[in-house]
Amino acid sequence: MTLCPLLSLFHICGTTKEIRGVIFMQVRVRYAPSPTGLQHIGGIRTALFNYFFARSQKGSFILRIEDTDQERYSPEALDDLYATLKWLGIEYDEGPIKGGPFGPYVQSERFDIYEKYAKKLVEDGKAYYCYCSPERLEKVRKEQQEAKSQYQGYDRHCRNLSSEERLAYEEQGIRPVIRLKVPTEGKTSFEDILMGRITRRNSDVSPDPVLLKSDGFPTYHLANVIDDHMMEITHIMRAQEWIPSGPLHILLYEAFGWESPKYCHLPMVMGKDGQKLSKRHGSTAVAEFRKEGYLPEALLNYVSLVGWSYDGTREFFTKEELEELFSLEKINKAPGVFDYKKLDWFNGQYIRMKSDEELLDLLMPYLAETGWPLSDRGKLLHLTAVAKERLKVLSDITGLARFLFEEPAWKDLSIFAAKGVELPAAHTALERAYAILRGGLEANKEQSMIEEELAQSAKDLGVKVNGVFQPLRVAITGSTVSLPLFDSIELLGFEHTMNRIQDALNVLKKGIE
RNA sequence: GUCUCCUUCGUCUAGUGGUUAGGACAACGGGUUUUCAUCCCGUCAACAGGGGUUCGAUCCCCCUAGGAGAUGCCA
Repeated sequence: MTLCPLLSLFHICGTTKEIRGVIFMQVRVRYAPSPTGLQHIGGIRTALFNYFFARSQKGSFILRIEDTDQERYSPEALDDLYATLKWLGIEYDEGPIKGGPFGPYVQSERFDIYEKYAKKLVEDGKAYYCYCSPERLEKVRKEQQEAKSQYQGYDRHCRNLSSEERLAYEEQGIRPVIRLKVPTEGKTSFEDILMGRITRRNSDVSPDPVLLKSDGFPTYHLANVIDDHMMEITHIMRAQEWIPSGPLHILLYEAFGWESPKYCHLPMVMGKDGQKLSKRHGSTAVAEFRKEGYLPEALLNYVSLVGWSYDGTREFFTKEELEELFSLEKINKAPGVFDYKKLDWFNGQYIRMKSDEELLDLLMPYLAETGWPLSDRGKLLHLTAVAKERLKVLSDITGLARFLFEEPAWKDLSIFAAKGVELPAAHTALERAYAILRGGLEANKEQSMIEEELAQSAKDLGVKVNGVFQPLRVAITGSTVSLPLFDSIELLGFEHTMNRIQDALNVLKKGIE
């Protein structure tokens, strides 16, 4: 553990630590993703809450890989997980690669453990072998649905097999699964830190769920219970979609004779339509946000505010502040909608907090991607300074800087003309502006002087100020929306600017004829 | 279908048995500005509904409605 130097002052033993003779429970929480896809907003929010809770309690944050689904496993997902945690700055105290006293932290490396425990449950009469084929299961499910049966789920076909029947199946070479013998009577409940007491009739608990699959891998239910127990996890913080299996897990802890951790089911993260956040709502993978140019501090800050608040007023928090201020009591019960616009706003705020130097470094990868020549750092810093307050995401920089590296196309000539100005008048205005600009810049006049002259020319031509500035802007940047005009000129360079206006003049003239 | 959970502005949320129900984003309007953006100012906007309890309920209780989730050899 990295915290050792400090904590070794106190005796750490298992889940307690002693401070001046008093034993405290050492908080141990975990984030246990399944490497089947890219890390998404919902998952990372769970990771964050666990991490912040651990830090705020001076406890441990454990990472565990739940790779028990052989079908859906993907190594890229695992790479993405590590990259994402690193990008966000979430460090775990125990986990894969790093190790720890309760390893291994990858479930596929704990294979034997699950089988051992599952078999023990069978021996104790708390679980049983099931030989039903997936086809039969599917058929049963279909029939239940069609009959609109009140009872949905496994029909407990193999629950009370005689030893002869079992033998017969074994002889057919069927590899059985192990199912939990869920009691049909009584009820099971557990205490949730947020929800309070949650109770379910045993008859409503998933009927005899699979614990050990036929390939020998455990299901989530089994693996999660065994590992949380063995790793001495004290609090399970996971999304509310797990609430229905809470009683089932309790039943498992009871079957093993173990004490269950405390539960805290986190509100879910929804899309605009109130459904579970998914791809159709927009980007959901952290990797996508990263690629688009969201800053880790902005994403972390915003995501922390979905389902949690500090005092309802303050909303800017650094990671370090959240590590201290986070508290379970302020978590909301109701699901929260992920607001992309608010994230954009946060990101813009964080971008503006950066120094020009810092920001340019962040911008470089996006600029480099375009293949533009980027040797002049001084110029790029100038660009950064004027672009800064116009960026929502880092990738916006390419649009803003395009005029520097690519000649405008001026496909739509009408944009040369400001509102209420005819195209020929715009041409005249541009000609005049060209002369003023050239004269002014060659004579090294103050910018404000040149501006004044341009404004005066507008008056002379009987148009509004913009009647002159707009064609100029379009000529230089190719767009009615651009960085400030004189910064654009400076960035582009005098000669280049003059040439470009000339080109624009020619194009415009041709267009009018 | 069954079970479980949830319900304050469009969104994230604060809040209390007596408040003009607060903040932020968004939207809209205005100001600054050569455009856009930034920044500043302002406007709109909520206690799901119905019963109780109470002198008084957004807050406590019950019901209804709506929403979500679960119901897999996925997690």
